[in-house]
Amino acid sequence: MTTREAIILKGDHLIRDKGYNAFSFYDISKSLKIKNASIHYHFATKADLGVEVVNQHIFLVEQLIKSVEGRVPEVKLKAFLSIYDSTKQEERVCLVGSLATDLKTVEPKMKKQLALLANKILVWLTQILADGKREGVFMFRETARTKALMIITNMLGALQVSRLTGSKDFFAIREAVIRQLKEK
Amino acid sequence: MTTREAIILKGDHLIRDKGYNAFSFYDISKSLKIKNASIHYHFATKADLGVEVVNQHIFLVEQLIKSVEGRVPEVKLKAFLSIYDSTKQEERVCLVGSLATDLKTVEPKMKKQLALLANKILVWLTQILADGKREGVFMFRETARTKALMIITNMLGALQVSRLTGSKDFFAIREAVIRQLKEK
DNA sequence: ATATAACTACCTACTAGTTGGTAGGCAAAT
DNA sequence: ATTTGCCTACCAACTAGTAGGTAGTTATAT
Repeated sequence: MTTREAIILKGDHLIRDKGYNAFSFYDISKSLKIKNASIHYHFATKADLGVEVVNQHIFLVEQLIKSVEGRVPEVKLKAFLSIYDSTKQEERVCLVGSLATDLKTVEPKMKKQLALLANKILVWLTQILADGKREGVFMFRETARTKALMIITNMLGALQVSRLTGSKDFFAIREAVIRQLKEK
Repeated sequence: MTTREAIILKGDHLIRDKGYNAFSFYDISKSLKIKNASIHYHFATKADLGVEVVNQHIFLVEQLIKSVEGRVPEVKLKAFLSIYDSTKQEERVCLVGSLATDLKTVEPKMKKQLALLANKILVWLTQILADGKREGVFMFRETARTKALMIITNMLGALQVSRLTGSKDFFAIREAVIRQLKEK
């Protein structure tokens, strides 16, 4: 892994651990054992790093989407949920949730990329649900987009709330999301 | 309103606007036209102010619970949802959501009070749902607690995600939450 | 082959501004 | 006489960001 990639990874972890405004270049420099100025060599400003962190997530989501292309909706749903599963394992929150709170303090470019990420996930899940309903494997009464929004907010919120109420609540929500789709 | 109350209110607004780590005593002093040191007279540390902001929310939720005591579950549900409606109107996010992201940077006492607030809301909504189901006005297959978690994460997440995807998504989620309870 | 120019990836050392927090004073109310 | 509620004036620590240097790599010209 290049230093540049390591900085992005660390930035990502810090944002989803502590929040964008709580981490500093010092945190990264300390952890990667390089100097503050070296981070500025790779990323002129903190906002530039922030944008690249979001772009990295966009890339990973696109990769995940491709990796399950052509598979049945159930497999795609599992892939979608795996994003939140791994985040829960790390005891972090999702990027969209973390940055949505700090949204009024981040640069326009970062906000724009974040909206792009959020929309990409929403459009993907909407399509999965619509296909699943057509094929008779998923059942729901709302529009596919609204149902997608509800599942996304369930998972995003589950990561946040379960930090306070306990991990088992995350899994209770996760299981209920799947069950609801199969037996309505 | 006393200066102390004004500081708490401003702190609350700033936390739910920008996040805990993005606001400073300077923001408050500027806005209330008092000096930094005057805020420290009322609250020894930033964490002390944070705790009081959370306590204020606990107080308001307790007041809201009392105000609909003895009413039918539908009225109580409306009261619950009104918390998020007014937050949406202010274009802010809810306190639990905002502080859950910053959780690893806040003092233990603040975390403790926040967990208390989250639990109070969860227990209240769980009871509303259980009562509503028993009386035949609400329908759902999950346990009352899981259903409550799902609705809370829907509303908390709706406030955050709709900052990126558009306000109409907040209302789509809100309406779907109500509809789901009435027709399953 | 070799000198040179340009680039990469870091470094030391610094700055201006902001942060939460403190010491001590002072006027008005109790 | 003491407490309340604010003030001025300060501070140490931390913030993102800059200036300028250096050792090693790569590309180009002679």
